[in-house]
Amino acid sequence: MKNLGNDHVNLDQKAYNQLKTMILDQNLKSGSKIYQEKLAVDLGISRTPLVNALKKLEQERLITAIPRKGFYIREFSKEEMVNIFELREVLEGLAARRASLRITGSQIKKLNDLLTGLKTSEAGGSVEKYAKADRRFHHFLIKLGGDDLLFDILETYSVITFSYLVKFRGGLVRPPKETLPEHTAIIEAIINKDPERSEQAARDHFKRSREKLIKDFEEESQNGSL
Amino acid sequence: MKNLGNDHVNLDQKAYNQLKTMILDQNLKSGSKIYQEKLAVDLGISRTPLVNALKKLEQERLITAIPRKGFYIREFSKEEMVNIFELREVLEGLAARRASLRITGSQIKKLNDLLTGLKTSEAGGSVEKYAKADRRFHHFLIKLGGDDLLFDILETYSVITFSYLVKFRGGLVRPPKETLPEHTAIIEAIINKDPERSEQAARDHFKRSREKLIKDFEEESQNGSL
DNA sequence: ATATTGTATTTTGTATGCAAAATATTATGA
DNA sequence: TCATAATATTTTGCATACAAAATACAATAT
Repeated sequence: MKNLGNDHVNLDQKAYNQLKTMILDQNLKSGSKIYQEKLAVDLGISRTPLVNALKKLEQERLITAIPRKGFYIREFSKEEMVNIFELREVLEGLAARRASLRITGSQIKKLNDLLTGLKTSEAGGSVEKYAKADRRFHHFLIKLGGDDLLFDILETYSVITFSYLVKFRGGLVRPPKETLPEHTAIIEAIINKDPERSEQAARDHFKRSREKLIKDFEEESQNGSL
Repeated sequence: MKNLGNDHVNLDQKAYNQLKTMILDQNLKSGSKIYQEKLAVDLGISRTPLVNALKKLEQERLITAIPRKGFYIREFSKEEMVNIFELREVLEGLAARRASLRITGSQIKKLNDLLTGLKTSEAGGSVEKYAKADRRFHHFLIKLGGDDLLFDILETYSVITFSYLVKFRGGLVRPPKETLPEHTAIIEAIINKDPERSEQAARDHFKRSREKLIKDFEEESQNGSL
């Protein structure tokens, strides 16, 4: 008989989920210190599961721990953000390659639906809607191409990326008009079950975004618009 | 003034280190359950830091946690091992690319020394020595090309790979005679500061090992030599 | 003997207690 | 007034206590 009882959600997990959204939504400000006792009371739990969640988030780099001093909300520097894009570049390249090798009929349909979503929101002119469609597409892609390990790594850093983009750039690095053809290229290559082209298309997409990001950062620091 | 006092090593860390070596050295057998109270006593600590270490190892996939049941030493399946090789393939490709772009004179010297190490141990005919030189080379490569994030991910899965190879294959996937030219190619490309070629060489190296691994697994399951 | 129910034991998840370290506050002297 | 020392408060790191869940064991019925 199947064991349905394995979905026990413990306080660690709840604390982790809450903290993570608080951080990504900026309800906990970057750089600020965590006062364990207070936060634990606020969350209605004890320090034990709170600290467990903090340690987990530390491993994801959303939090810094300084021994004997405490936990601090971390903020990603521009360099780190660029590095995360570089990481996603090769990993989503791999995911796209793998996706092209194992995609099924119903998944092709889903992929086409996602493409339609991107196209209509681009045509509709809503950056926010496009950003969401973008997110759904990448999420599906990594689900499609990733084993557990690859998916988890990519999901962690995708979420961080999206949160960062929403915070500082209205959700996107580049305008839909520019990225839509790239998304189309990735999807077409995967549907055609062409691994080389799928990987290359995904990498190109990220590479262009990364280069735009670097360019913008350089301009920012030049005209001091920081 | 610089704060030198931040090197406080807490029990979490010590427990983590000990457990990790115990797992990788098979002192804790795959599949076996962790009896927290007993293990804590054995390590001379309480359950609190032990559980912290276990949770950290769970995030690295060396341990499985089943809610309300406990922690179990995990073992990597063949498929997972192949997936890890695939991950390292793209990530060390990236590390090699990055290394080629930022390598300095003294690092070139060190890289040449590592190559000499590989050559002499290949000539000497000791697989074990070659495996160690191989390990040192890859470690230096990811140190060279990785930012903190990339380094950490690669280091985690490199260590797992090496432990697996030592356990099941005497330390290597393929004989030194076969891999030495590949190592040489990677090093030469990096020294020549050629990013494309560096990445490609590193990827080829891993791809060949991965394919050998798959082939061996298939043969194993065919003639039942498992 | 085998299955089923009930009882005892172990183990986990979480809160709490407490010493040591870090931080804030006050007092003292230049 | 400002720096330094002394003291009080807060916070961390870790151990421990304890209820609830899981497991092992025993008793009873089939």
